[in-house]
Amino acid sequence: MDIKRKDVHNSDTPVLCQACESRHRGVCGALTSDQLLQLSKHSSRRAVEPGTELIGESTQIKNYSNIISGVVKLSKMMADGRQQIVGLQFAPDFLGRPFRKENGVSAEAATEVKVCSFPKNVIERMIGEMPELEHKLLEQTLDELDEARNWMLTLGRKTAGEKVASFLLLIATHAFPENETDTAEFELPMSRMDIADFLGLTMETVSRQLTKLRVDGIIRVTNNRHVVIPEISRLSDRAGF
Amino acid sequence: MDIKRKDVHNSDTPVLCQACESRHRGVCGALTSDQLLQLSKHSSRRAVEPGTELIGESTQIKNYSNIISGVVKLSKMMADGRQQIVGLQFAPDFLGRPFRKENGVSAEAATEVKVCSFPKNVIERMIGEMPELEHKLLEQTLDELDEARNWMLTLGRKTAGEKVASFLLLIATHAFPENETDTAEFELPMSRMDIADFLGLTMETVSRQLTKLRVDGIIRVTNNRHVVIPEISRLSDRAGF
DNA sequence: CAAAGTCCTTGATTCCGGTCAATTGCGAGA
DNA sequence: TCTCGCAATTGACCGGAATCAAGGACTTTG
Repeated sequence: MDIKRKDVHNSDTPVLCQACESRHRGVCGALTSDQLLQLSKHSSRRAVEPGTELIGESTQIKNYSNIISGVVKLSKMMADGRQQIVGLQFAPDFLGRPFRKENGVSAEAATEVKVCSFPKNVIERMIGEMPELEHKLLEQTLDELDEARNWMLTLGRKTAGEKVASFLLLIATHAFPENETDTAEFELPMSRMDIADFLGLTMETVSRQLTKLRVDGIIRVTNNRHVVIPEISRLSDRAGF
Repeated sequence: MDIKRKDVHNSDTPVLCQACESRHRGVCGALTSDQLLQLSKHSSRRAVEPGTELIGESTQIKNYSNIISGVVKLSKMMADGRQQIVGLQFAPDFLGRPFRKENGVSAEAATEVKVCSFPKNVIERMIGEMPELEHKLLEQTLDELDEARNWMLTLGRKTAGEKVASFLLLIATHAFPENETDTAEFELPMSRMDIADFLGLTMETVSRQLTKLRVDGIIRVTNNRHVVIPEISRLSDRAGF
């Protein structure tokens, strides 16, 4: 790579943004170089450890973020501690609930996560001024809604075995969207407990269903986290499609 | 009422739109009288019976609609017939998935429903030209996403009793958003089977849980559909809050 | 290398909600 | 008024996932 340091006063792409996926597939793709430069003056990048809370369920929103890398889990909790993960976000998703005081969900880093954050008011002003930015946001929100509804079918109507298979499929397709083969191999971004909270199951049931998939030769697991799927189509059958 | 017929060439509010809720709380509120007039030339109103399919899960989208009155259920179905209702829409919600060939959900009238429909291409052109319209859509989509995530918590983590109580609360608050008292009274917009499909339960379980709420004095039911809730706060306790 | 801690797996048992089946209740229509 | 038909309720039983409880596999720490 040969990234040159640019003069901060010209209108080329800011250094920070040059290698950033958000500029291509994410919301920043709606911005011109000038706008990107303006925004980047207010933005700050940081990397956080797994388990770090990025947003509290009922804390005030002070800033929005783009996910640069890693996986973020969105969850809701009941008063007695029961928890449900209501979504996973990957790069280059936009993180935060626009036009609201509160988020309604908490966001926690599932893996190591790099984010690029902007103050709430800067973003909201730019949204008002730039229709393309709002359009990108609408498209992402519609996609998230589609996913949420797909997951509602999984939560409400699938068996434990189908749920676990569906989860593995979700990770396989989301983490590597461009994979065209019938095999997949990846690291699970979350613990058994997290998976259970995502699927509306207990840790024990998740473990048992993974074992079942393993003894049936649908998946291979090493180090608890590394998963190999020789034939995605066979896993897909198990997911209820 | 004393609605005067307006000359179709001036720029006052079209007759069709004058009493329509979408002009106030819905997406049409983003439009000027001129734009409303332009759109109303392409729009058509109709009333449909309960059970009518408004949108097929994988049929092509030809037009979008505003719900004028009634309740529409959005659902997804698995190959073997298992069904999950993934959302309910009330007036003045916008119906249809923008920017996609297919919907991904089917929409069916739960009650008698009046809708106002527009051709797909007209709406999509107007969205491109009018940021306020896109903004309204974004706001509605964000609200639907919030609701979907709330429902995921219900589906994944609540007991049958809590689910049924949550459903009654949802109807009580949605059908009459402005109700400030601690009592409510309404007609259920759907059958026991539909409620079961919404809650990820069976018809029998829904029935049993309703009976339990009834004998505990939390609700009163007449004619299977008419429900009275003397103290919403007591129902709320049963819903797990 | 032992000790401790974390995460995961496995086993035994329980219980909530599903399944299957019978019955009731109610509105429509002759 | 009687019957037909559909929707809802109720009951008996069963099964899948939760719960309770050990036990194993790694990693970290002294």
